[in-house]
Amino acid sequence: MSDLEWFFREEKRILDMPEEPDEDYLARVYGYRPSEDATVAHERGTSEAPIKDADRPRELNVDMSESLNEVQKVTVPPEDLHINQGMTTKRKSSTERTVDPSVRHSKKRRLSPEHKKGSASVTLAHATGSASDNPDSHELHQTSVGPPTDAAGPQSPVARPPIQQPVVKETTITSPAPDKGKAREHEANHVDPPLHPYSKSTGRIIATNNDKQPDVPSPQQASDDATRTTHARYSSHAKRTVKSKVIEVSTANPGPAAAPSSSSVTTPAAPGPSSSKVSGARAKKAEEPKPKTDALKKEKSGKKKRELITPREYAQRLQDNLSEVAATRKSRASPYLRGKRIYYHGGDMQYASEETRKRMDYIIRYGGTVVPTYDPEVITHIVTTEKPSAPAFLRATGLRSLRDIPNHIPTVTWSWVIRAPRRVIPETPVEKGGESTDVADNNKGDKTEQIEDSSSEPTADYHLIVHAAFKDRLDAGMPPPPSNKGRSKPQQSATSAASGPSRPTPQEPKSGRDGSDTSIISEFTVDRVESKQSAILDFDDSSFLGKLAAGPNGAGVPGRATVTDNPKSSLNNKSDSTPEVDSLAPFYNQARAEREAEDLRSGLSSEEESAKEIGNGGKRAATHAVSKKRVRRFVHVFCRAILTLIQGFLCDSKAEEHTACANQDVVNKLQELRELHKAKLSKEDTWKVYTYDKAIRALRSYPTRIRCYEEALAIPGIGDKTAQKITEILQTGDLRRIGYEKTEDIEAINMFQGIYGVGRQTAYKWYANGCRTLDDVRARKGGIKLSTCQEIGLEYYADFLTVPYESRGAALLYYTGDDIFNRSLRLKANKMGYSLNQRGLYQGIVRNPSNKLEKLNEGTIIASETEEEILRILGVPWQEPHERIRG
DNA sequence: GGGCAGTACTG
DNA sequence: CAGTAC
DNA sequence: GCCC
Repeated sequence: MSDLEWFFREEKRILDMPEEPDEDYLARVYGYRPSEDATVAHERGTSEAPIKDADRPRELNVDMSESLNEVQKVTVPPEDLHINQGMTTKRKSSTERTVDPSVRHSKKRRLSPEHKKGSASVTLAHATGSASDNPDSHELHQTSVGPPTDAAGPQSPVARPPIQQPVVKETTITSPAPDKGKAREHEANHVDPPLHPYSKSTGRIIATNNDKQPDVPSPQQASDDATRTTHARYSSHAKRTVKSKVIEVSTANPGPAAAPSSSSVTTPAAPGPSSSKVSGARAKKAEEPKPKTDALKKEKSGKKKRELITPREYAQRLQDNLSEVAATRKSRASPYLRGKRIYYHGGDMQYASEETRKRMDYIIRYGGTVVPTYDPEVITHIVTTEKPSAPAFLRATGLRSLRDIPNHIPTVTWSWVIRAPRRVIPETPVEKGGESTDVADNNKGDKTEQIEDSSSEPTADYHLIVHAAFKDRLDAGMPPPPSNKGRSKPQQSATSAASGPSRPTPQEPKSGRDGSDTSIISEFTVDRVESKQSAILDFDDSSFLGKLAAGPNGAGVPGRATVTDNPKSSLNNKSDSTPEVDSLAPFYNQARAEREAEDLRSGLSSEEESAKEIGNGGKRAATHAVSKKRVRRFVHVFCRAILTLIQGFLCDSKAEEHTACANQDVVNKLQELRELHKAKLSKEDTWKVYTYDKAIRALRSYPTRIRCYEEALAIPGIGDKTAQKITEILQTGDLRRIGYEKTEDIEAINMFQGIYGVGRQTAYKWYANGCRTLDDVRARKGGIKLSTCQEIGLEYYADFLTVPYESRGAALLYYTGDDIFNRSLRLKANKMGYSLNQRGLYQGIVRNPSNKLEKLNEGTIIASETEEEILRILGVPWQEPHERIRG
């Protein structure tokens, strides 16, 4: 939370920053004076002596023989290509096992050079020659580029204010000379917040030449939807074992994400959703003071003119017309909002905006009730826009503080509403195991009911994100600190909770259909301890716990029984005192069972002990009262213990399909962030990447949708910060941090890193030397040097990035065959009246008789997606890639 | 506060 | 051996 | 950034 707040503050600060920061401003904010830096820059500038492109001989005037040798080798097995990379022995350590290659291979590359050998030999020699030409250029650049460490690394916000003067540019980027590594590290230490989100934006390097980034998809973005990955296994040469080939091809449409980022230094926000979000938020803020105009504007833009009406009036009207609306609703929508009496807050509070109306309509359409005014006695939910303004909300509701919102009333954002129905569906798969081990009939009953009723009853996670709208209310429903009165919750909660003993999770709409939903609320309301239970019991349902507890079968079920009974008893029996005692009780049983199981598996870890400890602590506390912290801790430890159990060691299980994942969206975001850190040089970032890797891996293999902060935190490898980020993603669907980190330089560097054999150091160096695009690199702009390996990597980078998915077959063919094979294949195709290129096999191409190269029409593509298809048409028997060598 | 995998290649 | 890369 |  504090992290988030910090970001918000930072965001504001940056946004408030003048375009061209003046010295005073910088001095004030950073305690820094540009003039100083300029001096430094100047000093350094002397040694800079930019190596002009023209000055350097680029062509292969050197011993091609040697390089060709390399090439020859390359031509056979890929390993030889990796000459200078340490990856020969193994790709990763056992722990890192290839559980999800996509993490590591999330970049576009990893072209196993094997496939390209044929053609590689052609291009290679040239490259090698040039590379060896400038033995000294390397040194030169290092010194010239590496800034005095005290001046600031790219990471140091303090020392890296936004400087736009070209002079400084080169110096602003740090390509730490080897010997300066230490100093850099040191310096990195006083970057106060682990990572200054604006370090980049404020201090980032400005392109010397304004080469606009071409539309080269940046690695990370292509990695997701826009890309498909074809993993094909090809056996290679005799002694070589099977190697995996990964060709990543992008779909024809790079997608919006590929849009180049804006270059403005003062708008750190990256392109895409994040930026729009930010600005959206800002716009909203600005909107508040002068709602009228905005409303008018909005209305104007709307197609038909509507009378101005306040949200309240609109809601009222809906209410009044309920019956007729309901009638229309029946036909099409499932009433999953039935029983929910929603107070909607958002947008323009003076006049209902288009959006507001739509949303209200939506609520009605799906069976909910729109309550015009905030009335805690009536409403069951508060729904807000994605980023509600607390002050505005308070104004509208007349509340003094967000704390005045009763805990039993969830405050959720609109996305919660629209995601609710979807959430239900995919969540069901896990239940099976639970059933098998679990005995509870009523439970089963619930399930069936839940299923048939799935449209109307969201699953548990639904409740656990409940107070998402206002971060300040995240603790709502948490076990109240020792004081006991929080317990005297709304009557309904007690009743409903009691009514649904079958299941602690709020699934059951059992009782009154209409009032049913209140049970959910009450469930959540009773206190957080219980809601925690819900979460955990959900695990239970999800089978793993059940399975684990199978041994003490009696015990396994009891766990549930206890739990189930528990809320009831606590509510019924003890109107006030120490209800928490019981709420924790089920955990003990479970924990014990877990521990036993754990012992059995000898996978014992310290978790066990802490779990025990906590358990005892919990017990102790039970006699008094359970502190919030303790409960949290307990939940944390407990969840983790379970995870340890169910997951075991990574090496115990095969690599899972890294396809669908319950938290895929979160994974994607984290991965994106990981990539951004990967582009940075500091040790700190290095470790962050390491950590993100672990976290992502853990998240991937996590079986169910994460529901709350604590749940995330419980996952080994996910700590406070990451859990917060996850929470943010869950709640907002976005991670602001990404926007802050994603800057031009980072993206360029990332792109360079996409080249096989290029890591962050090299990428940085290139950038520092003025390279911004792959073409720059090809042109050896700034006098950069490329190793043989990098040459090849570069050669094929674009190819692999730009092969449209549909063309993968043809592309594979193209890349796996050697020169001769390809030529012959194409020749045959031509003879047969087709035309083959790397995009596909075409038919009906008419060429100009006098100029064969000139196509008179495009022809029609008849095959491209698979190699088999193409070969079949051409009447060529299938051949493994290694069999396609003719040269 | 310190560790965070292990190994190979380049220069 | 340090730096770099995977 | 996480964990011990």
